[in-house]
Amino acid sequence: MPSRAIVSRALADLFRQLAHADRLRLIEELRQGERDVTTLAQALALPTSRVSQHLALLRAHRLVEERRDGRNHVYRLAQPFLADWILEALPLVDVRARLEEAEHIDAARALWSAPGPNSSH
Amino acid sequence: MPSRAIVSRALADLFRQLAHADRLRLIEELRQGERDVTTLAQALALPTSRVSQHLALLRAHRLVEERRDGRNHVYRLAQPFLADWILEALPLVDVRARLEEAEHIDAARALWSAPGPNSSH
DNA sequence: TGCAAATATGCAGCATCTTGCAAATGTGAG
DNA sequence: CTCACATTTGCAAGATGCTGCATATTTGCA
Repeated sequence: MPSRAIVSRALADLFRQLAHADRLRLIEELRQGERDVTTLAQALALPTSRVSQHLALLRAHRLVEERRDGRNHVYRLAQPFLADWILEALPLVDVRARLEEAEHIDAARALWSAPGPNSSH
Repeated sequence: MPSRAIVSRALADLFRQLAHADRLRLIEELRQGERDVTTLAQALALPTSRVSQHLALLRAHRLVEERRDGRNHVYRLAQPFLADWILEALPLVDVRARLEEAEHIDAARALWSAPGPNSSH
């Protein structure tokens, strides 16, 4: 009865595709509707080649679908439920600690970039 | 406003922990209640050292919690919702194709292991 | 104390993923 | 047909993850 192991592998494959911040952000963008590669690349501030590679991965796993419009390739979520389901995971993740940590970093950076009169300490 | 990127990274970290069939099966086992390492290792047919490593990872990300009982270490899900949420992903994954593929493999294996009278072909 | 069971940890080889860049392909406009 | 734009693909180096095995560490018991 290897079905348990097979299902686990299938799920693990899915999770591996989602285990990358850029790809998650792509899915989040596509949640708002169809987008072409250049638009996505601008939104994420990434080179189009990288975005294209990520999209190829997601497409290979049937998470997104593609259609051509003129010389653009327009992508959309194959199953919009995917994006909803991902957001359901937010309570599982310790976002608060990370945001606070980022704010500390921002604060530290602000101190560095705007040194006071007696910056010699 | 890097909060979007931060949340994406946090989610990606979570997905990375879940992107391994053994760890998913561990979570599935723990869904049914507390288990010690040896029991888990037997259930998954894995060496205890491997199970221990997986559990250490999951524990580092606060997905499981540990308690000692005699000389055993008993693990439990930190947030039982995790297991439910994972199962919600099943419709997103093409399990059917994989199961059929596995059945084809089984069928092929059966043909090989039980060769007919004219097996030379 | 000393032994054995239960877990955990360290490490090296291997596999996989990521990244940046260059080059190739495809496609509409003139 | 040719050009320019949009997208994809190929590749090598570096980073990260996995596996198997050996060795610690911890704890209960005699």
